[in-house]
Amino acid sequence: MAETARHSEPRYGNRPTMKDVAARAGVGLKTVSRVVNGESGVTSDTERRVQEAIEALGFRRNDSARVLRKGRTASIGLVLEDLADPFYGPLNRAVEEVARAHGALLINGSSAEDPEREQELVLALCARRVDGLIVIPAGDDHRYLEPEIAAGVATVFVDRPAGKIDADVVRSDSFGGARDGVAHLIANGHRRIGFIGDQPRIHTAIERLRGYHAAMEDASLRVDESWVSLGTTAPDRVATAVTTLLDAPDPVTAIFSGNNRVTVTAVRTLAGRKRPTALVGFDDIELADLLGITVVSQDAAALGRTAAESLFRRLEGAGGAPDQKVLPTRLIARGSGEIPPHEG
Amino acid sequence: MAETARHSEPRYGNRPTMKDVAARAGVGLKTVSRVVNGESGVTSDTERRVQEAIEALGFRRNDSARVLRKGRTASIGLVLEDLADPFYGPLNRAVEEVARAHGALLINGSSAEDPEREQELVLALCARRVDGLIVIPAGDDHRYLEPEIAAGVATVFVDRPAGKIDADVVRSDSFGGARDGVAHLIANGHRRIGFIGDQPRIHTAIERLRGYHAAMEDASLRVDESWVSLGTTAPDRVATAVTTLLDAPDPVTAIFSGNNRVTVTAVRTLAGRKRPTALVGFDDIELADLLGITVVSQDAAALGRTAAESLFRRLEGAGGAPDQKVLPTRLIARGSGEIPPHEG
DNA sequence: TAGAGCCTGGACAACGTTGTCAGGGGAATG
DNA sequence: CATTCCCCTGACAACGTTGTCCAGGCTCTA
Repeated sequence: MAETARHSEPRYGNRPTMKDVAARAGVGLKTVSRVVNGESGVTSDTERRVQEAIEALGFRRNDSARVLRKGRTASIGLVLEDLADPFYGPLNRAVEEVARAHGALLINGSSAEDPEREQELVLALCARRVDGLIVIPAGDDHRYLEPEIAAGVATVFVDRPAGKIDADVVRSDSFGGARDGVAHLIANGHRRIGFIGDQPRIHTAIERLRGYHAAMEDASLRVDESWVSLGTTAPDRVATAVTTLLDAPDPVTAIFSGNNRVTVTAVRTLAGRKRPTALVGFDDIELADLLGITVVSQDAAALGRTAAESLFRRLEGAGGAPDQKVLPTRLIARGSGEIPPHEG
Repeated sequence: MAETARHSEPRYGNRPTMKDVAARAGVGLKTVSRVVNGESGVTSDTERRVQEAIEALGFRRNDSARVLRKGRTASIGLVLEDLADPFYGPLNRAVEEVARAHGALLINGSSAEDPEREQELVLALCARRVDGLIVIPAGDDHRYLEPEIAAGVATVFVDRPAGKIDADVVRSDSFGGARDGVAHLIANGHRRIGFIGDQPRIHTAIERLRGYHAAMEDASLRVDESWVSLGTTAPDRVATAVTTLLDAPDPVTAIFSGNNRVTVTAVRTLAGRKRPTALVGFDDIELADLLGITVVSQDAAALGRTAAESLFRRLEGAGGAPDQKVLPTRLIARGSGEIPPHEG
């Protein structure tokens, strides 16, 4: 009593340790460890005694201590932009399944698109000594990760490449997808097409904008700079952007939206207007089939799965230069993208 | 060299430790600890030297060791049914925000509605010595948690109560919500109403079914047992159930669906039929406003927030008997629930 | 029956950190 | 100038586990 009274905190509510189990079973400490870890070299009789003691005491191995000793935590970190965004649900789940298959737990958190918060979260995960990291970058400078990567933390970036460091990336073909989507509108007769996308700080936003410009250029179409609205994801701003595009003196006849959140608001806004306007959105949305929304779909689950598999390959020792995997997108025509242009 | 060669694994890729920092800064180990933890009692000159050494070596505190010593991990576990289910996104996010406000990390995983997998996951989290657990139960027997709870792992169940143990619960008013939803259909003239819900093993499914029966009884309406379909969430089964209900000789004129996944499939199936059929669903769905789907909405984010706050209150020492919080639901009329009955 | 070899079990150190405590040096005071 | 006190610093043990190594007992063989 006196010897533990020195410590101020109660410590895990006084859980039994291997020492306690050993005492109760009348065996040595290491024998308990062997039983718990299923190692060989324990008589079945001894094993039974140990098991009984474990049962009786409600012992559960302390993985913190184990981790400290072994140097591997069997956990990986996932930093995404917003856990509540439906786009990341399947991605999250896919990563989890791969982690589970490798016996690892998943620690995750949202950066809320804030580079500072991303760094804070990533470093907290590194302090926990996660074996690996999957990061959907919010910031554009990841040099703060250099010491971590050097120290052996496997890192894979998803959706967007890392900033200012060379690392594995798994992403969708934003450029090609946007180009295809806009080309689809052009094929349906549109000549004046608006683009509403995310902040240009974000790599995917730039790529999609590039795709937009490429498609327009391929068709020798002029782009009026007033047609492009960037940094626009908040619902009110998207609504304003849509209205502005359509109420201009020489309005666009179609809109390409740069991500799922923009699409949702755009659909709502368009629904409130008299005349139907063509729309193609990047990212699929649940129930988009019923609403007839034409989208450029990216496979979020495949992104997560691919990234997690790359990560574990690295953890298993795969070397080689950082590689970049680009997954294809798929245009799904459902009606909104096939609406013909109306005369202004 | 010879003394470390005994160990087989490279150990965190040889990261610097406080000892290394101390040696480089020419100070004692404990002084480094003090600086890292921002404790008082260090000259600013000494602190600067230590900071420089930390910077130069790329030192990052090993939280595993810290956890072992301190007995608190500053992490909580969240076990939900499916990370990919859009219903859990906002819940997940809300829990994360509360955890973040308390300086804790979130470890999470999916039970996939499998009780065994739930237990496996929960116990893995306990082995990590998470400070607390938030569990959306898949199983109906949680006695396996008794030693953990006794050992001080704060536990809050969400969405459904724990099985065979007494613990804190935060859930929506499934009974009342379903009753209101069905009553709404009755108020719109329906007399024959179908119910499609989840497995009766799941508490919310039973409650919602009870609500359905209560509303029917309140209106003195007979319920034909063929109108009730349970254990039906897989898309093909839901589609079959809907079709069966509507193609019966004496068909129902309205359907109440027991959760978001059922609703989605039901909407799809109904969309493929000639005649519109009234529908009210439990759980809101993104874009349901545009589709005009009347729902009984529960606030997933509030569930998560409330649960996490209860958890941290317990962690901060709040005692008292386990309590049950029931959050209200809200009927949102959008059209599908106001379709009048058609004559069979 | 004695020796060799194998199998089981336990003592011990180490993982990297933090709590405790004691010592040393400087400033303030008589 | 001596003494007291306080502040800063560092040595040390402990957290609970696992890797290493050694001892003792057993079996098997010559």
